[in-house]
Amino acid sequence: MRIGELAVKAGVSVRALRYYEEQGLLGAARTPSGQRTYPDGAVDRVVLVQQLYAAGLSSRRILELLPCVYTSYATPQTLALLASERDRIDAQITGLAATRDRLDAVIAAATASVTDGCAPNHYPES
Amino acid sequence: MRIGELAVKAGVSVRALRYYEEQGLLGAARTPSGQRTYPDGAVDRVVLVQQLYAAGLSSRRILELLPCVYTSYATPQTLALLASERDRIDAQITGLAATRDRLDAVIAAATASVTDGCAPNHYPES
DNA sequence: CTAAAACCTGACGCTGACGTCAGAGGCAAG
DNA sequence: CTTGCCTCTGACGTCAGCGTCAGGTTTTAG
Repeated sequence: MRIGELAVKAGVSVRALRYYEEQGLLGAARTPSGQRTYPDGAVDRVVLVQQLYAAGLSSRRILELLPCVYTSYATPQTLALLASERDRIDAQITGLAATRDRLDAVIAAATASVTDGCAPNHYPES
Repeated sequence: MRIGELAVKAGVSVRALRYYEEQGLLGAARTPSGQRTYPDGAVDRVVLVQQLYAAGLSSRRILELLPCVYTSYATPQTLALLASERDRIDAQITGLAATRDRLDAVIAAATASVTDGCAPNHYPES
């Protein structure tokens, strides 16, 4: 598979894939002419990288954790890193849930004020 | 309250507070000599802003939503914005939970491989 | 064979939420 | 009065994850 196809299948840009390689996150074989070639498994790997990025991990951290995700083997240090990232994500979830609940309360209050007409509705009805 | 005290109480930097003012998120009265003065309520406001930043909202979006958080009144457009941000946060929570679960699985597998000695433990015991 | 599409390597641009430095003015304490 | 801390206004620096453009090669479709 070449880079364009991988980009489509993984839902990222070609530029992103080259960036991942630059960061050591995604290896690529090369054809004699220098074009990158990826195995099918690369799709899952890219998706995983995206998932970790979305969770707020940096390239460097992902680079440290990726091997042990695939080998299920980690040094105590890496294990500690894993646990710390897990806890961070957990805390982030808790915070986000609180924010969501707060927004829900605001939405409920604002909706009520609209339906009850207890606020001046000078906004356009169109 | 002056800016330094507010910064400490809200747990942010002085620079951040000036930035919030620049973005229109935080008003400030001025002493005749030009120093910013904040009421006690500013602490909560700053904390709220921080919470929204942490949820991935931009300054612009926060600026649009802050008034209706305090007035509990919103135009339909603003209400739609609120709902869309809420849903985005909800989706983010779902994704983060999946990532956390994946990390949990990795941690479990790696811990097992260590305790079972089923992997070469050539890492330093110190 | 040829034109279009895909790929290559640099390398600069972008964005947002601040950090940081410079130079100058205020403010309570001794 | 002056010492030392707080504050002020610019204004440039940072960092990460790419976007984008330039100029050239490779692969593919017809």
